[in-house]
Amino acid sequence: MTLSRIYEQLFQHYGPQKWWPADSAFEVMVGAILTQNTAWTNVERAIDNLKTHQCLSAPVILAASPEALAQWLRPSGYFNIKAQRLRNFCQWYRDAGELPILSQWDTRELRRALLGVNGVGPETADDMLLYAFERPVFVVDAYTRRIFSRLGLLDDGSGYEAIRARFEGALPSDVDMFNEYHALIVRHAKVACSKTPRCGDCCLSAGCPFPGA
DNA sequence: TACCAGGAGAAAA
DNA sequence: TTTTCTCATGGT
Repeated sequence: MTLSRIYEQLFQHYGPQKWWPADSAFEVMVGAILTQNTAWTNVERAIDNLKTHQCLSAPVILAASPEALAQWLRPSGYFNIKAQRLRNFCQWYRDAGELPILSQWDTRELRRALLGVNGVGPETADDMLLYAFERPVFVVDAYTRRIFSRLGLLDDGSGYEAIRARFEGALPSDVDMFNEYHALIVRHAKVACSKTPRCGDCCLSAGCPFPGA
């Protein structure tokens, strides 16, 4: 089974996911940091806190006290470290000229710069590139590794960049498709993993869009 | 009660 | 260079 075929089957099975759930590109980027190793429902609470305090822009976040920011982020877990990471990101984002300027950057240059921010790793950077900057970058997360390794489509021990290259090389460079594909993987993992712990044998189970792949 | 969730960076080996 | 540890809340 090819990566393209699996995408088609996931899309046919679950329909469009219409990600990322946010009102603005900046909110996408904040969410990308807050969702690190954290359930999205907890991230929503933290973002709601930021909205309540009208604190959803880089200058305002930087103007807030670190202590207050950490408290607003508390529901998303790791709140002290995430407050610092969010501040690091906002400092870079503001100094770089925010969206109007950054939108003109080359994708590779933008990715390199994002990875230079302490607290922004490969997945977080690619979340931002795909869902905020609308660049054709494939997001690799724990679900992607787990499901596609289980399907025998990834070499054991493949690193983040190797897996990203595998997907980007096998698929058309299409922002909308990459957007849906990652969202569909997350959707499928949540549905399948709710039946079997740690994604058990979900990809071979009844009801799976690609049984026995 | 124990485990897990849309990771990343620092420290230790 | 690779592995292990730390960060932490909320749901199941």
